[in-house]
Amino acid sequence: MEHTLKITNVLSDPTRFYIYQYITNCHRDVTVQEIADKFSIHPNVARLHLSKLEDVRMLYAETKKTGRGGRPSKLYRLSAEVIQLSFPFRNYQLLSSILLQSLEKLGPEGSKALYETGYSFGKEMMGQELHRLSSSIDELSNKDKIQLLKHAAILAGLKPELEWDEEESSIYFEVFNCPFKETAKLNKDKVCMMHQQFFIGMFEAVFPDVRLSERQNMLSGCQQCAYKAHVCEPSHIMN
DNA sequence: GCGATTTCGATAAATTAGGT
DNA sequence: ACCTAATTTATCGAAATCGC
Repeated sequence: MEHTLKITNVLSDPTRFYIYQYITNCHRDVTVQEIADKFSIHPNVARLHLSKLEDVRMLYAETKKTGRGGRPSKLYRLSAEVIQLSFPFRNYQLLSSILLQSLEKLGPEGSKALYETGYSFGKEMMGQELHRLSSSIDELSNKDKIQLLKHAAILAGLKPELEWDEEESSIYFEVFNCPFKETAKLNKDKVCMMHQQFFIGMFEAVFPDVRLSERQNMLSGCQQCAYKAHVCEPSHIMN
């Protein structure tokens, strides 16, 4: 409980919170100087904020020799730890573990159900986004579709990067935050496969045919999950 | 040792809370 | 409304560290 108060205290400063957000979004190590420049504050102030974030283990710091002489500088990055605050207390993590283990007892049938459910949730999610725009799919350009996919992925907290390749009519899709990471560690194959199906569901809500292939997985030591999605455009079908 | 560079610690400045 | 105490944040200078 003492620790909770510490966390809320650290997060209660807007500057600190924005600094954390900034680091969350840029997917790399940052220096004190960079934060100072970015937020137009004195480097010492930036250092103070960063050290407080490090204190509650939201950030991880590492000293690195500057190469130009002088005391080694510190590099800050997101820590692997998960900070969860829920009032009143809820434990969906435990629930998902129980559900996952139960599903495993069902064998291949269970897996199949898991993937199908993942797929339809992904599709459903994009369906809601489409509905929000109140426009039909054929009114949207590919760029619009990418934007829509990205927006939905951001809503899901994925910190995504999407790149549209015109010639290959494919999408390079990177995810820098996996919201299922802790559960996925229990059963990487099932949870990641389910998440992939979720993505395919999302893609197929706006593109008719999608072939998704995994390039990188953050559970195999990479910094991010990356996929290449080959999509078949409606115009190609007609030809 | 010296210069460059960063951290640490003291203090000033600002904000907030409490009391009369 | 005003003053004071307490807390938080920003600034500045000293100390520490590294390469030469």
